[in-house]
Amino acid sequence: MALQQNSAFRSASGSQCTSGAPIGALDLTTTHANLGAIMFRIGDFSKLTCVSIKMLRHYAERGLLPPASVDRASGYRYYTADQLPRLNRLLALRDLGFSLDQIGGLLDQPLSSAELRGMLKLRRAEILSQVRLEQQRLARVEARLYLLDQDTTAARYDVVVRTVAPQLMATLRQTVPSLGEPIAELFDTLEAYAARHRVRAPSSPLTIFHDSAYRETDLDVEVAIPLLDEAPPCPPVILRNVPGDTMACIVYTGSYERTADVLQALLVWVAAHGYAINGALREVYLRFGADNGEQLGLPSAFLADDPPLYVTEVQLPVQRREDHALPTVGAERATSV
Amino acid sequence: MALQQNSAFRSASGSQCTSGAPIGALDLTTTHANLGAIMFRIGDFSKLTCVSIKMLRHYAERGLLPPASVDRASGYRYYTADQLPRLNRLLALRDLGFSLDQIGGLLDQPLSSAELRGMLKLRRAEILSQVRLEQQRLARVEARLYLLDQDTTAARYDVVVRTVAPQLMATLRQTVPSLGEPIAELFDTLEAYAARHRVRAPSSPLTIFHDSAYRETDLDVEVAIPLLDEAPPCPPVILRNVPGDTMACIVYTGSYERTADVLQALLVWVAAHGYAINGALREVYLRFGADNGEQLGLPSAFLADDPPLYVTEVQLPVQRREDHALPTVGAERATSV
DNA sequence: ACTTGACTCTCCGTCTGTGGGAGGGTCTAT
DNA sequence: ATAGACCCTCCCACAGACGGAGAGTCAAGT
Repeated sequence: MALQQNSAFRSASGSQCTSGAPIGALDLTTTHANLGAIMFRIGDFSKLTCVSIKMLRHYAERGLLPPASVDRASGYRYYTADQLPRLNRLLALRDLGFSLDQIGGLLDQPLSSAELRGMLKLRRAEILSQVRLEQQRLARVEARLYLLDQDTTAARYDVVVRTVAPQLMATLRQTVPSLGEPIAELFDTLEAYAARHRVRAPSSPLTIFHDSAYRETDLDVEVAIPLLDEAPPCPPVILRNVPGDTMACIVYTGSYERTADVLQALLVWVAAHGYAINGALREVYLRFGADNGEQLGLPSAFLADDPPLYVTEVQLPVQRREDHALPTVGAERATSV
Repeated sequence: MALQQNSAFRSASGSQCTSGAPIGALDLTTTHANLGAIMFRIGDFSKLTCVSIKMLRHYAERGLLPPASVDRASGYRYYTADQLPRLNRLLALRDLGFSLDQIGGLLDQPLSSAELRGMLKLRRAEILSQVRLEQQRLARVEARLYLLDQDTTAARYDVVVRTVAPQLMATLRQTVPSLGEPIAELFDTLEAYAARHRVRAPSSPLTIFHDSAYRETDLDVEVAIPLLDEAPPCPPVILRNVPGDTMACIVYTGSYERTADVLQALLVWVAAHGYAINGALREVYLRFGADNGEQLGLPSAFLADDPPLYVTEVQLPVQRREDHALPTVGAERATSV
């Protein structure tokens, strides 16, 4: 049954794959003695379908599109035209974003439109949430570009939004004339208290600024150190569970003079990213000076000798604003707030 | 310099990672004799930053965040608080969707806002195009759901959109009273012509339906077979380069009675997916009956004995409609068209 | 029958970011 | 000394594509 092929059928095949069924030059001279019907070799089938040979083999391996026949001796895969509907179904499902495993399930079911409908609805939800995520990311990029264009100092800091866990703390709240020495004294009191009762947790002390607006004198501050356990109260020391919250955070290195700058950056960032302020500012001392730190048993990971080595994190509780407009996808340049 | 650690500093650490700087229970009892400053072990740093140990190691390996110090003997990584800004920058860039390689470039540059701006604009374009792709995919899912809900026959076929390459062909155009025998005769003429000149290309013959509306009698058809080369003209045979086009395709198995059904499905699909018809319908015979096929030297991959084994592809040239509304992302159920 | 050249086979690696697990050292408090 | 928490390195997995090496196959032409 071998065909006497006309020599003109030999091809000078171009390999651009914008071709569909009427391919210019398939090499169909293949005859295969073992088979009743003559079939496509993988290369021809690849050209016919615009699916790469690699992928056809991959789909065969996964059981998604087993060749109509495989030569036992040579391993050659042979395909027939009536595999095209199955392949097209595979491609259609792939275009909808299904994984190959899912496609496997859907291909082998008899049409079962109920199941397909379920999968499609699931798929729709997944795509939707992914689109939303990407749009939020797009909004962040836009915001960063905006801040960079404004040449604000904000662009020099990197803001991380984190959820901070609640923490039992010993605190002292007081209105102090200024930052600096008065606050250091409050911390000394707290550390002494915690050391006495051996309840100091090995993490950073912090200050909570209760003033709703920024000010440099007569500040309503609450200084706090984390505790491991309850301890006997000792007025004016307060024991309270400082609540956790979603915080926009900036970490900076150096002396505290930069705090105002950092706060400013944080405020600008928060505005540009569609957040609203949701609580009192905190200043966490990740590395700080404490003359008597070692006597008090503070882990020296938190201690530094010189102000330039201080490491401080400014945390601002935030909440997503509902009304923040996402940039329109169609807009060429959606400058966000 | 080793600290006498208070035993209360030993932790009963919870491992939930919603914690930020004021972590409940870091184990900071680590002392490290070789180092002037005491640092965080990787676990503590991980809890401090909410970045998994695996990732910290990964970033160290990639050179993105080398630990401040690595113990030569034990291999332990030690981090310091002043690495936090760098890590935060890394996290911020990661949140914008940059790859780790890109982040490596951006981290090591001194701020160079010009370059950052360029990268951000690139990133913006990438995200935008990805969002668009996902939205188109979403539209396809919606359309498929819609067709399924309508319980149209269209849902039983799988449509693939392909770009078909232009192809030199020999054709005969004629108004025939009906499909079937008259068309077969036209093909016989063409095949005989091509065989005579030995220019038959080994791919499928096809029919082009030039009527703009569907009809069953007096059809204006053009039958065509692909050629490898020019050949002497022989009226009424026409040699022409049949142009390529973007085609919506359905492949079906069985006799030609299903063609009308398939065409209907194609039309419905095209409408639901926001395409417009852009040319004449084609019917490609991927496997068909030809009594004299072998005498003519046709590759038998294209031949079948029985109509139920025929394989046919219906192709409809299409073009994206501009006015097709993408489903709104915000809408809970954006039923398309 | 042999050569030639196109075609195909299998096996392996690559990319990306994250995480799981095995098997074995390290550190600190008891 | 020992328990127990901690850390190390090395390997594997995911998903879906692609590239390449080295060897075998097929059909036409000599």
